[in-house]
Amino acid sequence: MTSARNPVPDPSAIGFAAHDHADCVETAIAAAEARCAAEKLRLTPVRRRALEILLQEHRAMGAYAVLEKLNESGFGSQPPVAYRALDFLVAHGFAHKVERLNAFVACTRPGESHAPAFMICRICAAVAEAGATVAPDALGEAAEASGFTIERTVVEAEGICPACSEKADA
Amino acid sequence: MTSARNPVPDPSAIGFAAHDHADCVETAIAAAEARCAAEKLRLTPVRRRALEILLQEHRAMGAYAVLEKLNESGFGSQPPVAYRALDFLVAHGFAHKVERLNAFVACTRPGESHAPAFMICRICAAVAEAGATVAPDALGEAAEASGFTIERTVVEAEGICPACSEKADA
DNA sequence: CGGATAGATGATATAAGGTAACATGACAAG
DNA sequence: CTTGTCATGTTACCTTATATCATCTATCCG
Ligand SMILES: [Zn+2]
Ligand SMILES: [Zn+2]
Ligand SMILES: [Zn+2]
Ligand SMILES: [Zn+2]
Repeated sequence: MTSARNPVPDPSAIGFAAHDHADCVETAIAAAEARCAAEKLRLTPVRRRALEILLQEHRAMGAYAVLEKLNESGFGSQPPVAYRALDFLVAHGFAHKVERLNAFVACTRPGESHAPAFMICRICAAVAEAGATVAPDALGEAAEASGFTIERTVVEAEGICPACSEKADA
Repeated sequence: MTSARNPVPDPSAIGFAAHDHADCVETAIAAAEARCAAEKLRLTPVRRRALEILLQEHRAMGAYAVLEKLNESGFGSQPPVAYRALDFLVAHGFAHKVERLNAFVACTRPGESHAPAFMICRICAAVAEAGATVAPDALGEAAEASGFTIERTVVEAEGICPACSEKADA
């Protein structure tokens, strides 16, 4: 992946604002463990580590970037290792796939059932998950009118994040 | 194909309904030619053929599938041939990229400037472009609040199309 | 306990999607 | 006719994703 395609965003800028990162990782992992226990999901070592990686990096990561980190932690080095762990996380809402980037990001609202919406900076590739569920009503209506049953909706806005916006001004 | 109309989308424009396909291809090509002439865009043979291919197939096609067809028509056989033609079509609104499928589809509302929204059947991969522009208001508000400038929004709903829905019932 | 079953992991191989870079060709402006 | 611009073609390569088979590990049940 070239830097032009996948520039590395400022890790401290999630949701485009600073935050207590160590705390945010711990909290999310704990929440995931609790939910897996409650719902009899198996948060196995690879899966747990994959979630940790996404949380620690706090940005959208390609499956192969996650794979590399997993491998450094002693897990397999082949693509399916990463894809399977990521599939699990996505399937159960611990992470999301950002279709626009073919990348994955830890959910910032775990526990709340939601259709995620993202804001993606086209300069620095920072990704922020919108706070509220953002379901376009008009689409639901169009779907109903045509007999289409919506199961999942991808909403991804591309543009310029506050940080890059400021840099451009300077 | 269609022009401004009432809020209820025409089912035939939705894509999950029958329509006069030969006519739909011709009309769209003619419209594209007209617009390119008017805006001094160069609808070259490859680009024109690529648009024809997307229109004829009337479904989301991968770049390599388009490439194969282009090659059968006497154009180059290397990926950039297809990607460049598709980039042109997408850049000027004659086609859209469906991020969820890594595929391309001819626009069903050419001429109308719009942020496209798609409904994608997870069974048969049929893709319909929603009639109306579907801009999630809540996302715009979230963006404004955080200082993010939206330039483009991807909206893609995944689910079951009417045809597959009926088959499932049977 | 011992075997059956289901789910998870590992490794191999390959498919599918996408770009960078450079050479050639068409064409219009000067 | 030269120069600049844009389009096309090709080589080479990179990134993303899945199919498949083998192995392992928990869990359930008799
Ligand atoms: Zn989320
Ligand atoms: Zn940015
Ligand atoms: Zn369109
Ligand atoms: Zn279908």
